[in-house]
Amino acid sequence: MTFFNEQPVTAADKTFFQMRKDIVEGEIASGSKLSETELSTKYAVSRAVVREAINRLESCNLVERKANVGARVVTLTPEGLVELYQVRESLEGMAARLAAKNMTDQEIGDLNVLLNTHFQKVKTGESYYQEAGDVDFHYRIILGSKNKHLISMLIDGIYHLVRMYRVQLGMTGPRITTAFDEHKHIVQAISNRDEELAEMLMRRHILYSKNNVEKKLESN
Amino acid sequence: MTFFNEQPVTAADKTFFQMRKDIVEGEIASGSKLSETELSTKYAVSRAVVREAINRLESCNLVERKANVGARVVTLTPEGLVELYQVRESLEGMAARLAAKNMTDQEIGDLNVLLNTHFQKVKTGESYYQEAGDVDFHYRIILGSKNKHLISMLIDGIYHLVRMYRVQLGMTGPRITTAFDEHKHIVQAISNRDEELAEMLMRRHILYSKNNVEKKLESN
DNA sequence: ACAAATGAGATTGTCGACAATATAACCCTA
DNA sequence: TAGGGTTATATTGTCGACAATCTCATTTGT
Repeated sequence: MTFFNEQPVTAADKTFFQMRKDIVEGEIASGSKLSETELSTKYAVSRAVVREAINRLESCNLVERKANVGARVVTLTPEGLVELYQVRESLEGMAARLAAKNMTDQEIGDLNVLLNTHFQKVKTGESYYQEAGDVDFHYRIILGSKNKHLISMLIDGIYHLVRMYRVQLGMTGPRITTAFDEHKHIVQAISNRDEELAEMLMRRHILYSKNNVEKKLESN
Repeated sequence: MTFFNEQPVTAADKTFFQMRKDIVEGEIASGSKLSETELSTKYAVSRAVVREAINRLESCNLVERKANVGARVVTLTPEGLVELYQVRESLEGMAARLAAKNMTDQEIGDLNVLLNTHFQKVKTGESYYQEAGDVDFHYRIILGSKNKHLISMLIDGIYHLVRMYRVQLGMTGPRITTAFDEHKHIVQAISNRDEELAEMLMRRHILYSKNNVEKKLESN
Protein backbone atom coordinates (compact mmCIF):
# COMPACT_ATOMS: atom_id res chain seq x y z
CA MET A 1 0.00 0.00 0.00
CA THR A 2 1.30 3.48 0.76
CA PHE A 3 4.33 2.33 2.67
CA PHE A 4 6.95 4.94 2.02
CA ASN A 5 6.71 4.91 -1.73
CA GLU A 6 4.00 7.50 -2.01
CA GLN A 7 5.43 9.63 -4.77
CA PRO A 8 3.66 12.69 -6.09
CA VAL A 9 2.50 12.56 -9.68
CA THR A 10 0.34 15.65 -9.94
CA ALA A 11 0.89 19.19 -8.71
CA ALA A 12 -1.88 18.72 -6.18
CA ASP A 13 0.01 15.71 -4.82
CA LYS A 14 3.19 17.71 -4.40
CA THR A 15 1.38 20.57 -2.74
CA PHE A 16 -0.50 18.19 -0.46
CA PHE A 17 2.67 16.41 0.65
CA GLN A 18 4.51 19.67 1.18
CA MET A 19 1.69 21.23 3.15
CA ARG A 20 1.29 18.11 5.23
CA LYS A 21 4.98 18.21 6.06
CA ASP A 22 4.83 21.90 6.89
CA ILE A 23 1.82 21.40 9.14
CA VAL A 24 3.13 18.31 10.93
CA GLU A 25 6.48 19.93 11.57
CA GLY A 26 4.91 23.17 12.72
CA GLU A 27 6.16 25.37 9.91
CA ILE A 28 2.53 26.25 9.43
CA ALA A 29 1.41 26.96 12.95
CA SER A 30 -1.21 24.87 14.67
CA GLY A 31 -4.48 26.77 14.77
CA SER A 32 -3.55 29.21 12.03
CA LYS A 33 -5.85 30.09 9.18
CA LEU A 34 -5.11 28.76 5.71
CA SER A 35 -5.63 31.49 3.14
CA GLU A 36 -6.05 29.95 -0.29
CA THR A 37 -4.64 32.90 -2.21
CA GLU A 38 -1.73 33.26 0.15
CA LEU A 39 -0.86 29.59 -0.10
CA SER A 40 -1.21 29.60 -3.87
CA THR A 41 1.49 32.26 -4.12
CA LYS A 42 3.63 30.54 -1.48
CA TYR A 43 3.62 27.20 -3.26
CA ALA A 44 3.46 28.71 -6.75
CA VAL A 45 0.35 26.89 -7.90
CA SER A 46 -3.20 27.89 -8.68
CA ARG A 47 -5.89 28.20 -6.06
CA ALA A 48 -7.57 25.08 -7.44
CA VAL A 49 -4.70 22.81 -6.49
CA VAL A 50 -4.39 24.47 -3.08
CA ARG A 51 -8.07 23.78 -2.54
CA GLU A 52 -7.62 20.14 -3.45
CA ALA A 53 -4.65 19.88 -1.12
CA ILE A 54 -6.66 21.44 1.70
CA ASN A 55 -9.51 19.02 1.08
CA ARG A 56 -7.14 16.11 1.39
CA LEU A 57 -5.62 17.57 4.53
CA GLU A 58 -9.11 17.72 5.95
CA SER A 59 -9.54 14.01 5.26
CA CYS A 60 -6.38 13.41 7.33
CA ASN A 61 -7.84 15.41 10.20
CA LEU A 62 -4.99 17.88 9.95
CA VAL A 63 -7.18 20.86 9.08
CA GLU A 64 -10.80 21.79 9.63
CA ARG A 65 -12.91 23.51 7.03
CA LYS A 66 -16.04 25.57 7.36
CA ALA A 67 -18.12 26.40 4.33
CA ASN A 68 -17.71 29.95 3.07
CA VAL A 69 -15.30 30.69 5.89
CA GLY A 70 -12.14 28.73 5.27
CA ALA A 71 -9.77 26.21 6.73
CA ARG A 72 -7.69 26.24 9.90
CA VAL A 73 -4.92 23.96 11.04
CA VAL A 74 -6.19 21.81 13.89
CA THR A 75 -5.27 22.87 17.40
CA LEU A 76 -3.51 20.36 19.60
CA THR A 77 -5.13 19.67 22.96
CA PRO A 78 -4.59 17.09 25.69
CA GLU A 79 -8.11 15.78 25.11
CA GLY A 80 -7.42 15.45 21.41
CA LEU A 81 -4.32 13.43 22.14
CA VAL A 82 -6.25 11.09 24.41
CA GLU A 83 -8.93 10.58 21.78
CA LEU A 84 -6.28 9.85 19.21
CA TYR A 85 -4.67 7.18 21.34
CA GLN A 86 -8.02 5.60 22.05
CA VAL A 87 -8.55 5.13 18.34
CA ARG A 88 -5.00 3.87 17.92
CA GLU A 89 -5.50 1.34 20.69
CA SER A 90 -8.61 0.05 19.03
CA LEU A 91 -7.34 -0.08 15.46
CA GLU A 92 -3.79 -1.22 16.10
CA GLY A 93 -5.03 -3.88 18.48
CA MET A 94 -7.15 -5.26 15.69
CA ALA A 95 -4.22 -4.88 13.30
CA ALA A 96 -2.04 -7.02 15.56
CA ARG A 97 -4.78 -9.63 15.79
CA LEU A 98 -5.13 -9.77 12.03
CA ALA A 99 -1.38 -9.72 11.54
CA ALA A 100 -1.12 -12.84 13.71
CA LYS A 101 -3.59 -14.43 11.36
CA ASN A 102 -2.55 -13.08 7.99
CA MET A 103 1.17 -12.35 7.93
CA THR A 104 3.27 -14.81 5.97
CA ASP A 105 6.08 -16.70 7.68
CA GLN A 106 8.44 -14.68 5.53
CA GLU A 107 7.01 -11.40 6.82
CA ILE A 108 7.17 -12.61 10.40
CA GLY A 109 10.80 -13.59 9.82
CA ASP A 110 11.56 -10.09 8.54
CA LEU A 111 9.86 -8.64 11.57
CA ASN A 112 12.15 -10.67 13.83
CA VAL A 113 15.15 -9.43 11.88
CA LEU A 114 14.00 -5.87 12.37
CA LEU A 115 13.60 -6.51 16.07
CA ASN A 116 17.15 -7.87 16.33
CA THR A 117 18.47 -4.83 14.53
CA HIS A 118 16.77 -2.64 17.09
CA PHE A 119 18.12 -4.80 19.88
CA GLN A 120 21.69 -4.30 18.65
CA LYS A 121 21.18 -0.56 18.51
CA VAL A 122 19.65 -0.45 21.96
CA LYS A 123 22.56 -2.46 23.35
CA THR A 124 25.24 -0.30 21.80
CA GLY A 125 23.52 2.72 23.23
CA GLU A 126 22.68 4.45 19.98
CA SER A 127 19.03 4.35 20.83
CA TYR A 128 18.62 8.01 20.12
CA TYR A 129 15.95 8.81 17.64
CA GLN A 130 14.33 5.47 17.89
CA GLU A 131 11.34 7.19 16.34
CA ALA A 132 11.89 5.86 12.82
CA GLY A 133 12.42 2.31 14.03
CA ASP A 134 9.30 2.40 16.16
CA VAL A 135 7.22 3.68 13.27
CA ASP A 136 8.72 0.98 11.04
CA PHE A 137 7.71 -1.70 13.54
CA HIS A 138 4.14 -0.49 13.82
CA TYR A 139 3.82 -0.02 10.07
CA ARG A 140 4.82 -3.61 9.38
CA ILE A 141 2.17 -4.94 11.69
CA ILE A 142 -0.45 -2.62 10.29
CA LEU A 143 0.41 -3.70 6.75
CA GLY A 144 0.54 -7.29 7.97
CA SER A 145 -3.13 -7.08 8.85
CA LYS A 146 -3.81 -7.06 5.09
CA ASN A 147 -6.92 -5.02 5.85
CA LYS A 148 -7.25 -2.14 3.39
CA HIS A 149 -9.40 0.08 5.59
CA LEU A 150 -7.27 -0.45 8.65
CA ILE A 151 -4.15 0.37 6.70
CA SER A 152 -5.42 3.57 5.15
CA MET A 153 -7.06 4.79 8.34
CA LEU A 154 -3.87 4.37 10.33
CA ILE A 155 -1.15 5.23 7.84
CA ASP A 156 -2.85 7.89 5.76
CA GLY A 157 -5.09 9.19 8.48
CA ILE A 158 -3.85 8.94 12.01
CA TYR A 159 -0.11 8.58 12.00
CA HIS A 160 0.59 12.02 10.62
CA LEU A 161 -1.50 13.53 13.37
CA VAL A 162 0.34 11.44 15.95
CA ARG A 163 3.61 12.66 14.55
CA MET A 164 2.35 16.22 14.69
CA TYR A 165 1.71 15.83 18.41
CA ARG A 166 5.09 14.20 18.92
CA VAL A 167 7.02 16.87 17.04
CA GLN A 168 5.21 19.93 18.28
CA LEU A 169 5.00 18.91 21.91
CA GLY A 170 8.64 17.86 21.85
CA MET A 171 8.35 14.21 22.76
CA THR A 172 10.58 12.34 20.36
CA GLY A 173 11.75 8.84 21.01
CA PRO A 174 10.77 8.13 24.60
CA ARG A 175 10.59 4.83 26.43
CA ILE A 176 13.35 3.20 24.49
CA THR A 177 14.16 0.05 26.36
CA THR A 178 10.79 -0.77 27.83
CA ALA A 179 9.11 -0.29 24.47
CA PHE A 180 11.58 -2.73 22.98
CA ASP A 181 10.50 -5.49 25.34
CA GLU A 182 6.89 -4.83 24.51
CA HIS A 183 7.67 -5.07 20.83
CA LYS A 184 9.43 -8.37 21.42
CA HIS A 185 6.47 -9.90 23.17
CA ILE A 186 4.11 -8.74 20.46
CA VAL A 187 6.24 -10.36 17.80
CA GLN A 188 6.36 -13.55 19.84
CA ALA A 189 2.59 -13.65 19.98
CA ILE A 190 2.37 -13.08 16.25
CA SER A 191 4.94 -15.79 15.64
CA ASN A 192 2.79 -18.16 17.68
CA ARG A 193 -0.25 -17.09 15.68
CA ASP A 194 -1.88 -16.16 18.97
CA GLU A 195 -4.39 -13.57 17.78
CA GLU A 196 -5.94 -12.94 21.16
CA LEU A 197 -2.62 -12.27 22.86
CA ALA A 198 -1.23 -10.20 20.01
CA GLU A 199 -4.20 -7.87 20.21
CA MET A 200 -4.05 -7.60 23.97
CA LEU A 201 -0.33 -6.88 24.05
CA MET A 202 -0.59 -4.27 21.32
CA ARG A 203 -3.40 -2.54 23.14
CA ARG A 204 -1.41 -2.46 26.34
CA HIS A 205 1.64 -1.23 24.46
CA ILE A 206 -0.29 1.72 23.11
CA LEU A 207 -1.94 2.33 26.45
CA TYR A 208 1.47 2.56 28.12
CA SER A 209 2.64 4.82 25.35
CA LYS A 210 -0.37 7.03 25.94
CA ASN A 211 0.28 7.25 29.66
CA ASN A 212 3.87 8.13 29.00
CA VAL A 213 2.94 10.83 26.55
CA GLU A 214 0.37 12.25 28.92
CA LYS A 215 2.98 12.50 31.65
CA LYS A 216 5.26 14.45 29.32
CA LEU A 217 2.34 16.66 28.46
CA GLU A 218 1.71 17.55 32.10
CA SER A 219 5.33 18.44 32.73
CA ASN A 220 5.18 21.12 30.06
CA MET B 1 -21.80 15.97 15.28
CA THR B 2 -23.21 14.87 11.92
CA PHE B 3 -26.18 13.01 13.29
CA PHE B 4 -28.88 13.41 10.72
CA ASN B 5 -28.73 17.15 10.47
CA GLU B 6 -26.03 17.33 7.85
CA GLN B 7 -27.53 19.92 5.57
CA PRO B 8 -25.88 21.04 2.36
CA VAL B 9 -24.80 24.65 2.18
CA THR B 10 -22.72 24.72 -0.97
CA ALA B 11 -23.31 23.21 -4.40
CA ALA B 12 -20.47 20.80 -3.81
CA ASP B 13 -22.26 19.63 -0.66
CA LYS B 14 -25.47 18.97 -2.52
CA THR B 15 -23.68 17.14 -5.31
CA PHE B 16 -21.70 15.09 -2.81
CA PHE B 17 -24.81 14.05 -0.88
CA GLN B 18 -26.72 13.22 -4.05
CA MET B 19 -23.87 11.22 -5.52
CA ARG B 20 -23.35 9.38 -2.28
CA LYS B 21 -27.02 8.45 -2.21
CA ASP B 22 -26.93 7.35 -5.84
CA ILE B 23 -23.86 5.21 -5.26
CA VAL B 24 -25.07 3.64 -2.01
CA GLU B 25 -28.44 2.79 -3.50
CA GLY B 26 -26.91 1.43 -6.67
CA GLU B 27 -28.28 4.05 -9.06
CA ILE B 28 -24.67 4.54 -10.06
CA ALA B 29 -23.48 1.00 -10.51
CA SER B 30 -20.77 -0.48 -8.35
CA GLY B 31 -17.55 -0.67 -10.32
CA SER B 32 -18.58 1.85 -12.94
CA LYS B 33 -16.38 4.68 -14.09
CA LEU B 34 -17.17 8.22 -13.02
CA SER B 35 -16.78 10.59 -15.93
CA GLU B 36 -16.43 14.13 -14.68
CA THR B 37 -17.94 15.80 -17.73
CA GLU B 38 -20.80 13.33 -17.84
CA LEU B 39 -21.60 13.86 -14.16
CA SER B 40 -21.33 17.62 -14.47
CA THR B 41 -24.11 17.60 -17.07
CA LYS B 42 -26.14 15.05 -15.11
CA TYR B 43 -26.10 17.10 -11.90
CA ALA B 44 -26.05 20.48 -13.70
CA VAL B 45 -22.94 21.81 -12.04
CA SER B 46 -19.43 22.58 -13.17
CA ARG B 47 -16.69 20.02 -13.35
CA ALA B 48 -14.97 21.68 -10.40
CA VAL B 49 -17.75 20.82 -7.98
CA VAL B 50 -18.01 17.30 -9.37
CA ARG B 51 -14.30 16.91 -8.74
CA GLU B 52 -14.70 18.09 -5.18
CA ALA B 53 -17.60 15.70 -4.67
CA ILE B 54 -15.56 12.82 -6.05
CA ASN B 55 -12.67 13.70 -3.76
CA ARG B 56 -14.97 13.56 -0.78
CA LEU B 57 -16.45 10.27 -1.95
CA GLU B 58 -12.93 8.93 -2.09
CA SER B 59 -12.44 9.92 1.55
CA CYS B 60 -15.51 7.81 2.39
CA ASN B 61 -14.03 4.83 0.57
CA LEU B 62 -16.95 4.82 -1.83
CA VAL B 63 -14.86 5.52 -4.93
CA GLU B 64 -11.24 4.97 -5.90
CA ARG B 65 -9.23 7.49 -7.85
CA LYS B 66 -6.12 7.11 -9.94
CA ALA B 67 -4.15 10.13 -11.07
CA ASN B 68 -4.67 11.07 -14.71
CA VAL B 69 -7.01 8.15 -15.16
CA GLY B 70 -10.16 8.83 -13.18
CA ALA B 71 -12.43 7.52 -10.49
CA ARG B 72 -14.45 4.32 -10.25
CA VAL B 73 -17.13 3.28 -7.80
CA VAL B 74 -15.75 0.62 -5.49
CA THR B 75 -16.59 -2.98 -6.27
CA LEU B 76 -18.25 -5.01 -3.56
CA THR B 77 -16.55 -8.27 -2.68
CA PRO B 78 -16.97 -10.82 0.11
CA GLU B 79 -13.43 -10.05 1.28
CA GLY B 80 -14.20 -6.34 1.35
CA LEU B 81 -17.24 -7.00 3.49
CA VAL B 82 -15.21 -9.05 5.95
CA GLU B 83 -12.57 -6.31 6.19
CA LEU B 84 -15.27 -3.76 6.80
CA TYR B 85 -16.77 -5.73 9.64
CA GLN B 86 -13.36 -6.24 11.20
CA VAL B 87 -12.93 -2.49 11.38
CA ARG B 88 -16.45 -2.06 12.69
CA GLU B 89 -15.83 -4.63 15.40
CA SER B 90 -12.72 -2.80 16.49
CA LEU B 91 -14.09 0.73 16.39
CA GLU B 92 -17.59 0.10 17.66
CA GLY B 93 -16.22 -2.04 20.44
CA MET B 94 -14.14 0.89 21.56
CA ALA B 95 -17.13 3.17 21.08
CA ALA B 96 -19.21 1.04 23.43
CA ARG B 97 -16.41 1.06 25.99
CA LEU B 98 -16.15 4.83 25.83
CA ALA B 99 -19.92 5.22 25.85
CA ALA B 100 -20.05 3.30 29.12
CA LYS B 101 -17.59 5.82 30.46
CA ASN B 102 -18.76 9.06 28.89
CA MET B 103 -22.50 8.96 28.25
CA THR B 104 -24.59 11.06 30.61
CA ASP B 105 -27.31 9.43 32.70
CA GLN B 106 -29.77 11.36 30.57
CA GLU B 107 -28.39 9.87 27.38
CA ILE B 108 -28.43 6.38 28.84
CA GLY B 109 -32.04 6.94 29.87
CA ASP B 110 -32.91 7.94 26.31
CA LEU B 111 -31.17 4.84 25.05
CA ASN B 112 -33.36 2.70 27.30
CA VAL B 113 -36.44 4.47 26.00
CA LEU B 114 -35.37 3.74 22.45
CA LEU B 115 -34.86 0.11 23.37
CA ASN B 116 -38.36 -0.13 24.81
CA THR B 117 -39.81 1.40 21.69
CA HIS B 118 -38.09 -1.27 19.66
CA PHE B 119 -39.32 -3.93 22.03
CA GLN B 120 -42.91 -2.83 21.54
CA LYS B 121 -42.51 -2.95 17.80
CA VAL B 122 -40.88 -6.36 17.90
CA LYS B 123 -43.71 -7.69 20.09
CA THR B 124 -46.48 -6.36 17.89
CA GLY B 125 -44.78 -7.97 14.94
CA GLU B 126 -44.10 -4.83 12.97
CA SER B 127 -40.42 -5.54 12.99
CA TYR B 128 -40.18 -5.04 9.28
CA TYR B 129 -37.53 -2.64 8.24
CA GLN B 130 -35.82 -2.62 11.56
CA GLU B 131 -32.90 -1.12 9.68
CA ALA B 132 -33.49 2.47 10.75
CA GLY B 133 -33.92 1.52 14.39
CA ASP B 134 -30.77 -0.54 14.37
CA VAL B 135 -28.80 2.30 12.85
CA ASP B 136 -30.27 4.69 15.39
CA PHE B 137 -29.15 2.41 18.22
CA HIS B 138 -25.61 2.13 16.95
CA TYR B 139 -25.39 5.85 16.20
CA ARG B 140 -26.31 6.78 19.75
CA ILE B 141 -23.58 4.63 21.17
CA ILE B 142 -21.05 5.92 18.68
CA LEU B 143 -21.96 9.50 19.53
CA GLY B 144 -21.97 8.55 23.19
CA SER B 145 -18.29 7.75 22.97
CA LYS B 146 -17.70 11.50 22.66
CA ASN B 147 -14.63 10.69 20.61
CA LYS B 148 -14.42 12.94 17.56
CA HIS B 149 -12.28 10.63 15.44
CA LEU B 150 -14.30 7.56 16.25
CA ILE B 151 -17.50 9.37 15.36
CA SER B 152 -16.35 10.71 12.03
CA MET B 153 -14.65 7.47 11.01
CA LEU B 154 -17.77 5.46 11.65
CA ILE B 155 -20.57 7.79 10.68
CA ASP B 156 -18.98 9.72 7.85
CA GLY B 157 -16.69 6.96 6.70
CA ILE B 158 -17.87 3.44 7.25
CA TYR B 159 -21.59 3.37 7.68
CA HIS B 160 -22.39 4.48 4.17
CA LEU B 161 -20.27 1.66 2.81
CA VAL B 162 -22.01 -0.78 5.15
CA ARG B 163 -25.35 0.44 3.91
CA MET B 164 -24.15 0.06 0.34
CA TYR B 165 -23.42 -3.60 0.99
CA ARG B 166 -26.75 -4.06 2.72
CA VAL B 167 -28.78 -2.43 -0.02
CA GLN B 168 -27.02 -3.86 -3.01
CA LEU B 169 -26.72 -7.40 -1.74
CA GLY B 170 -30.32 -7.35 -0.61
CA MET B 171 -29.92 -7.95 3.09
CA THR B 172 -32.15 -5.48 4.85
CA GLY B 173 -33.19 -5.90 8.44
CA PRO B 174 -32.14 -9.41 9.36
CA ARG B 175 -31.86 -11.03 12.76
CA ILE B 176 -34.60 -9.00 14.31
CA THR B 177 -35.31 -10.63 17.61
CA THR B 178 -31.88 -11.97 18.43
CA ALA B 179 -30.30 -8.63 17.65
CA PHE B 180 -32.75 -7.02 20.04
CA ASP B 181 -31.55 -9.15 22.93
CA GLU B 182 -27.97 -8.28 22.13
CA HIS B 183 -28.84 -4.60 22.11
CA LYS B 184 -30.51 -5.00 25.48
CA HIS B 185 -27.46 -6.55 27.06
CA ILE B 186 -25.19 -3.86 25.66
CA VAL B 187 -27.38 -1.15 27.13
CA GLN B 188 -27.36 -2.94 30.47
CA ALA B 189 -23.59 -3.00 30.48
CA ILE B 190 -23.48 0.68 29.63
CA SER B 191 -26.00 1.45 32.37
CA ASN B 192 -23.74 -0.37 34.82
CA ARG B 193 -20.78 1.63 33.51
CA ASP B 194 -19.09 -1.69 32.80
CA GLU B 195 -16.68 -0.64 30.07
CA GLU B 196 -15.06 -4.02 29.67
CA LEU B 197 -18.33 -5.84 29.19
CA ALA B 198 -19.84 -3.19 26.96
CA GLU B 199 -16.92 -3.49 24.57
CA MET B 200 -16.99 -7.27 24.60
CA LEU B 201 -20.72 -7.49 23.96
CA MET B 202 -20.59 -4.95 21.16
CA ARG B 203 -17.76 -6.84 19.51
CA ARG B 204 -19.69 -10.07 19.72
CA HIS B 205 -22.81 -8.37 18.42
CA ILE B 206 -20.97 -7.19 15.33
CA LEU B 207 -19.26 -10.54 14.94
CA TYR B 208 -22.63 -12.30 14.91
CA SER B 209 -23.92 -9.74 12.50
CA LYS B 210 -20.96 -10.42 10.25
CA ASN B 211 -21.51 -14.16 10.32
CA ASN B 212 -25.15 -13.66 9.47
CA VAL B 213 -24.33 -11.37 6.59
CA GLU B 214 -21.73 -13.79 5.28
CA LYS B 215 -24.27 -16.59 5.29
CA LYS B 216 -26.66 -14.49 3.24
CA LEU B 217 -23.80 -13.70 0.92
CA GLU B 218 -23.09 -17.38 0.27
CA SER B 219 -26.70 -18.17 -0.49
CA ASN B 220 -26.67 -15.69 -3.36
C1' DA C 1 1.99 -12.18 -38.36
C1' DC C 2 3.51 -9.86 -34.41
C1' DA C 3 5.53 -6.17 -31.84
C1' DA C 4 6.64 -1.59 -31.19
C1' DA C 5 5.91 3.15 -32.53
C1' DT C 6 2.79 6.84 -33.71
C1' DG C 7 -0.98 9.49 -33.84
C1' DA C 8 -6.00 10.86 -32.92
C1' DG C 9 -9.40 11.27 -29.58
C1' DA C 10 -11.04 11.71 -25.08
C1' DT C 11 -10.35 12.48 -20.16
C1' DT C 12 -8.19 14.52 -16.29
C1' DG C 13 -5.31 18.36 -14.34
C1' DT C 14 -4.53 23.31 -13.98
C1' DC C 15 -5.48 27.99 -14.50
C1' DG C 16 -7.46 32.80 -14.18
C1' DA C 17 -11.82 35.31 -13.93
C1' DC C 18 -16.35 36.01 -12.05
C1' DA C 19 -20.16 35.27 -8.48
C1' DA C 20 -21.65 34.54 -3.77
C1' DT C 21 -20.83 34.83 0.93
C1' DA C 22 -18.76 36.31 5.32
C1' DT C 23 -16.05 39.71 7.97
C1' DA C 24 -15.09 44.26 9.31
C1' DA C 25 -15.47 49.07 9.17
C1' DC C 26 -18.46 52.81 9.01
C1' DC C 27 -22.46 55.55 9.61
C1' DC C 28 -26.80 56.72 11.37
C1' DT C 29 -30.08 56.97 15.08
C1' DA C 30 -31.77 56.96 19.75
C1' DT D 1 -22.02 57.05 23.60
C1' DA D 2 -23.98 52.59 22.49
C1' DG D 3 -26.40 49.71 19.37
C1' DG D 4 -28.22 48.35 15.02
C1' DG D 5 -28.07 48.58 10.29
C1' DT D 6 -25.44 49.28 5.95
C1' DT D 7 -21.78 49.43 2.93
C1' DA D 8 -16.96 48.02 1.65
C1' DT D 9 -13.52 44.72 1.40
C1' DA D 10 -11.63 40.36 1.37
C1' DT D 11 -12.19 35.44 1.04
C1' DT D 12 -14.34 31.39 -0.59
C1' DG D 13 -17.27 29.04 -4.17
C1' DT D 14 -18.14 28.26 -9.03
C1' DC D 15 -17.34 28.39 -13.78
C1' DG D 16 -15.47 27.74 -18.60
C1' DA D 17 -11.17 27.36 -21.23
C1' DC D 18 -6.64 25.59 -21.94
C1' DA D 19 -2.73 22.24 -21.03
C1' DA D 20 -1.08 17.70 -19.92
C1' DT D 21 -1.77 12.92 -19.82
C1' DC D 22 -3.75 8.51 -20.83
C1' DT D 23 -6.21 5.14 -23.99
C1' DC D 24 -6.69 2.89 -27.95
C1' DA D 25 -6.72 2.22 -32.81
C1' DT D 26 -3.77 2.39 -36.70
C1' DT D 27 0.42 2.01 -38.90
C1' DT D 28 5.00 0.53 -39.79
C1' DG D 29 8.96 -2.30 -39.71
C1' DT D 30 11.06 -6.79 -39.09
